Amino acid sequence: MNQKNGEDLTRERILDRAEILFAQKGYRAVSVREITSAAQCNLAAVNYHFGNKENLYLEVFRSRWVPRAMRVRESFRESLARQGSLSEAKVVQALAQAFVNGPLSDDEHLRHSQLMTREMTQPTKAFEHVDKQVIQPLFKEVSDHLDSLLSNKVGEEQMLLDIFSIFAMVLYFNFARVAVSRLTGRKYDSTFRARLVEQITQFSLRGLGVGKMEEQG
Amino acid sequence: MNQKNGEDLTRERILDRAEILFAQKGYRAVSVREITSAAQCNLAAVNYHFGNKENLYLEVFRSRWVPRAMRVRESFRESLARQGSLSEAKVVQALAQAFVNGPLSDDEHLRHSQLMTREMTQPTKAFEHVDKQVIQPLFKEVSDHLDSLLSNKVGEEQMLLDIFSIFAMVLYFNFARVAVSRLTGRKYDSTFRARLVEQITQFSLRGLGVGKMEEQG
DNA sequence: TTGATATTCAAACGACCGTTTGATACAAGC
DNA sequence: GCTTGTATCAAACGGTCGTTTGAATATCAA
Repeated sequence: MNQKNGEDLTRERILDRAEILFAQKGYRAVSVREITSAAQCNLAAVNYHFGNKENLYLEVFRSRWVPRAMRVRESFRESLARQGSLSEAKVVQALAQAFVNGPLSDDEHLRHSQLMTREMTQPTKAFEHVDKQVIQPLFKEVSDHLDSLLSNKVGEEQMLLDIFSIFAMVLYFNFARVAVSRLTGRKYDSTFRARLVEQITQFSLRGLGVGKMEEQG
Repeated sequence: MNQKNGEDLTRERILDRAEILFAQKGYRAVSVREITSAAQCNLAAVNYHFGNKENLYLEVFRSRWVPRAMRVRESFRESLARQGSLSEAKVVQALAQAFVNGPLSDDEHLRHSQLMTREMTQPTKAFEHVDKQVIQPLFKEVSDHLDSLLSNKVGEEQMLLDIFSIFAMVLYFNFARVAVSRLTGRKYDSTFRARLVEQITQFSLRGLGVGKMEEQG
């Protein structure tokens, strides 16, 4: 069915280029011709390998976006596991770290948050994957950790809104890059991202009603 | 130039319908035929009154969106003026109130947020209006207020990041409507929006390191 | 080699798009 | 009356879109 050794190269090239273009311009603004031209293959290849354009878009999320989100989540888990006993501070810090200064390269990070932002603000069918396979499990994981740690217990809705508030900052500092850079005069290098991790962590911890966290590497 | 008495009715109807459709579906997903059909006028009317489709989109922002944003900002100002002496709590509360549960009707609020979200995530030429006439003046106004209240406590960069963090929540709970509704199971009615105002206010104030605000109407 | 299958390709299809055109209707000034 | 400028209209134009087609090519088992 595929090339004799290994993967279907054309299919993979299409997925790679399609993800980049969809992230940059959005679904409707990218034409099939643009994708196949960038992937250096024939126009009909998209319909041959994926049926139609919409299915290619969904496949980008299935085979590219979701696995990358898993890497981020795994980084969050490892960061937690590296700590011995957990605290609210460590959970929030690990979360901000994984999502702002995590395992993704700059390009990956940008693409990843662009695609996520599009789906969160203008959901398509792909949002169901994002929701079921990434958002809901992650929210549950974070909420379970915080639940067992927070001294003053809060209701389920309050917990959800608190986690949303943390993610609000995580997402905002990604998508408002330009404005943030312009007003602070700082580039989005790894030093500044570390600074943002600290901002999100400290602001969120106080927001959650937890005292300032102890210093750590 | 116009009808003898009053406004050009066709032009106004086109602007009304175009705004609704652009907000719902985005610029590219709305056809001129769809707009003129909804506005019950001839297909050529858009080009006659606005030159072309892009200019109609810009005119929607000039003559509909920006004025409405001014109403929101005015609501923020009046809310501040109603208070005697300012505090961080009053500024943040007034901000969240105006932008999440402000002077706009449900429909208006939805349309307004949708158009803003689209421009912030995928800026077009219209973003220049949004940025220069709304975002920058508002940011300056808020930061001027908070500046005098916080500047003796924290440095300039810290204060900028704090203000960004507040804006992050205000924008996020407007942007991610669908995701928030889906995960909390709550509709964005005025009850839930009041709940969100409270969440943003309390979380932000604690985040700023300011004590819980005193209750007020 | 032969036959079956998987993949690539140039070309075309039909649908929809934004825009233009030229005719027509209508009002106001002379 | 006629002229002038504004507004509306049906129809068409040229272009791009996603998709399909059928032939050509590549791959591999028998």
